[in-house]
Amino acid sequence: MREIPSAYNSKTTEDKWYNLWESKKFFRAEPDAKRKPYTIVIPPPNITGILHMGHALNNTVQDILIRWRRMQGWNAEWLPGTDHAGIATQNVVEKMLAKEGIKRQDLGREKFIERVWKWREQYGSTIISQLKRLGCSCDWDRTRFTMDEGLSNAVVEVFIRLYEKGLIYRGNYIINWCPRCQTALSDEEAQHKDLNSFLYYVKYPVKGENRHVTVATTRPETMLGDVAVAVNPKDARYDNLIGETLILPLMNREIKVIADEIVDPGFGTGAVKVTPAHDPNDFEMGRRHNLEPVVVMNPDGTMGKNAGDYSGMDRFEAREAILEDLKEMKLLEKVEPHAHSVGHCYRCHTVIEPYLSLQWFVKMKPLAKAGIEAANSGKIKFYPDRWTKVYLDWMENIRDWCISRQIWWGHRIPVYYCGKCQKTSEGKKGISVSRVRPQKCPDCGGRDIVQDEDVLDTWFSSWLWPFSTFGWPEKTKDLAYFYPTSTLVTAQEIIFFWVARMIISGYEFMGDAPFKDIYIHGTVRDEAGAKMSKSLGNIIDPIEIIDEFGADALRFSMISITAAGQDVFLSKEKFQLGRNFANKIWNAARFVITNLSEDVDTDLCVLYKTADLTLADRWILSNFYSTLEGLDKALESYRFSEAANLLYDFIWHKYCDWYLEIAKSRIKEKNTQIILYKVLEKSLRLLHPIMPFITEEIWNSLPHKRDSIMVQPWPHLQKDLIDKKTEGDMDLAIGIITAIRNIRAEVNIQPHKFCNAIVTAGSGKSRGAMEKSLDYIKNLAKLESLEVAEKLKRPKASSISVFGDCEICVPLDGLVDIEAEKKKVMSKIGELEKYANSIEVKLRNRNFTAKAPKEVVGKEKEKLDEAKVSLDKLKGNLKRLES
RNA sequence: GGGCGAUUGGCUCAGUUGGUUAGAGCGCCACAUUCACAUUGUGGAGGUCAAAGGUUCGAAUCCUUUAUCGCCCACCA
Repeated sequence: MREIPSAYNSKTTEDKWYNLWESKKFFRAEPDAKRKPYTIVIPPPNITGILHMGHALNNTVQDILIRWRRMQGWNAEWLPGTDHAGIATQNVVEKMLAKEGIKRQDLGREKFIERVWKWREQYGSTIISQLKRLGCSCDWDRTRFTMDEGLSNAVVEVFIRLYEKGLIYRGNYIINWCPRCQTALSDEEAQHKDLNSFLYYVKYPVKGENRHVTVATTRPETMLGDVAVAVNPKDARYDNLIGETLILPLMNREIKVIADEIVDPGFGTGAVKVTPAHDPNDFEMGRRHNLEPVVVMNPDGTMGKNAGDYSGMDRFEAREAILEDLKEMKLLEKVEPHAHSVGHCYRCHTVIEPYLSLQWFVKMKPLAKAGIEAANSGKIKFYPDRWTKVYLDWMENIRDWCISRQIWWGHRIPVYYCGKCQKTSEGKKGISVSRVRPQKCPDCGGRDIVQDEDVLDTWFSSWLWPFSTFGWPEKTKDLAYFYPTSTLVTAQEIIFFWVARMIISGYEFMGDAPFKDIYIHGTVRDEAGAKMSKSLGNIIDPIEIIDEFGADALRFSMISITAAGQDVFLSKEKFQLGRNFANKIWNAARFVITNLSEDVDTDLCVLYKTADLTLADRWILSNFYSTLEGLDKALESYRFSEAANLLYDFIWHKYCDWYLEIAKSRIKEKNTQIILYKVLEKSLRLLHPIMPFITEEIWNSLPHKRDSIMVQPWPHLQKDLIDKKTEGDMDLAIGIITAIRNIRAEVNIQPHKFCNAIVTAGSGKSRGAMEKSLDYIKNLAKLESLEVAEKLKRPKASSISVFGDCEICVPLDGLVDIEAEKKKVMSKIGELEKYANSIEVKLRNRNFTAKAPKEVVGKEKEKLDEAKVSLDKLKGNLKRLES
């Protein structure tokens, strides 16, 4: 017998096995025409990222799928990598430089980018090594980075193709501007939050008259850039004002009152200030009425040179100052509390400015068509399905994508300008969109060529991820084999950012969807339901959990509490679930291994088909294969918690609680040892995708000759071994054992003491089942003798119970509390009568018997018969007790 | 303004197409420690499924309305 520690220690196993898997290249997949690929591309974490619970959930799910499919014989490829995360990374490096007292402008563009690359070398693979601790079986040899040469080529190629199709354009529009990051953002990058703010009513005097118009605004500081006041043309109140000239307070500029349909007469005063440079609606209005925008703010959020006396102030200071001044001039009519939603930068949470500037855009409408059809036709499927609608709503109302960013870290826009032409042609000439820097201007031949200063949105590289990572635009073998991928696993937060855009680009550049299934898992939250975030300090660090509980415990716990697509509420205690389960398996394995005789040939897979199997043997096999069947179904439909719970229930409550306990009394028998071993060995395989480390550790303690569990085949479903009759027979035995244990507890028979029992079976079926389970009942109920009687001979002092159509009687030494017995029996009779009655009512209902399926009616009849048998027995006993 | 999700025992949640005397984990109560496991075992208590109405032979499950909480989207001056 081997020495095996009595508790599973994850610390001594995890690295060992991970290194082995890696060194044996088990994660590697090569194109192989003879095998079907199963491909997942990882949602590339940011290089600034540190593994958090969201990653842990996301990657556990992917690893489960990959390991499961790999064992099933698919050529499983999980392609890993990281995202350069333009703004996030630039922010991090800038912060680091700030500690040295350096600004990026001090370094200059090239030097700064050098520093970012250096930073990336040092810290950029933190998350990769953390994924390894989690057990992820990624094909690390194919690790990609969105700024790799290949992926950068893909980005340029895509830009050029879209530009040439007329789907990329440059223009002056209102975009979301983050004054802190000092860059444009896409609509998706502006996160709207409801703020309790104020609506300020400001009087604008009519020129030369003693009257005024009152406008309502939430952002008084932008009034400095007003170019008009607008009213609805149908608004009778303002009929006589349209066309009048107003004096813009504080600036003393003359502006007109204009009429525009967009103005809602019901809001505020029905008159609205028009600020085309600082509001998207006003911008459109300004265009309609040929009004020149006036920009009053600088890119850093301070007031600009057009802001008069307020120039140089911060935007929020300026707001206060302006309100003060208006108050003094008696032009502030009133202030009302007003809740409205305000955009915030998704990177630094600064309040966003709608800002007029020159940016690059992608025309999305024509690109979205194929992706809409794909979801409608079911070619692409979301799990859970409700996300289809969310996706379609966005796709059908898609807006142009602002892709230029005024930062340095990222893919530089492949556009070159001729200095001379740009000056003379209003910017319309001298533009080259090119893979390489042009030698001279295509229009004038001039050599004063400069590249666009901006870089592209990070997502402009991520949206190509499913094919750029396999070599696109080259026609590589990898691309042909692994694309389209099989499943995308991601979180709801990036459906628009990433999922939808990948589908768009997949159809545009590959002519096919990038994946078939999209599994959207929930958001990981703390116990109170808040998102986990550093600033809230409510983070549970996965690495700490791995250190304390083990990676398998983390994975199992996480999966088992995550119902499909629902948010996960985590607390540290919840990881005990997985840790305890791991320990349970460990000890079951310890028992099986240490009891295995040297001469048992564990390679004999077919033995249990021909040998005489006991009821318990057949029962555990039947349960095993039911579990396997359910497990496959659960995984196929992305119901991971169900998969985990099926395994938990089978291993703990079937295999350990019952089969193993029954096996103890016949542990010397080879058949028992073999079944114990086989079921354990197969269960380990089923468990491996969720708990890779402990299953590998135990696998290696088994007396077998194969090297690793992760390359073993997935057990084959043997449907013929699933046997409902066997399960029913065993249920009876379990019921009788439980009933006897119950009696023992009630009458305080000490656990180590033996007692006797007499059981009467109500039917031949039950008698047959009883015969097969006499030993189990004797052993597990701690009986000295078990008598199976045709008709009950009840000793005077005894306690009874009923299970199904069987009556269980435990004779007692000495006195029995007759009253307590009576009470117990009566309460059971009450319960049963209620139950039987409810069935009788049902069966008396002609509608039921006529309309319900025969099976259902038959089932009800059976239930009633059984209940009646039990009732008769209980009533007989009550009589005896009373006499 | 629109959409989505949640509401089941003390806590956290399952419950797949309507047919179980509604399940689990944790917690709780009682008992148990030579004999795989106290990261354990055995037994037990505890809910009628947010509310109202409807469909149906039959509803936690489908429909309508309402309430509470949460999330997403929207050109809410």
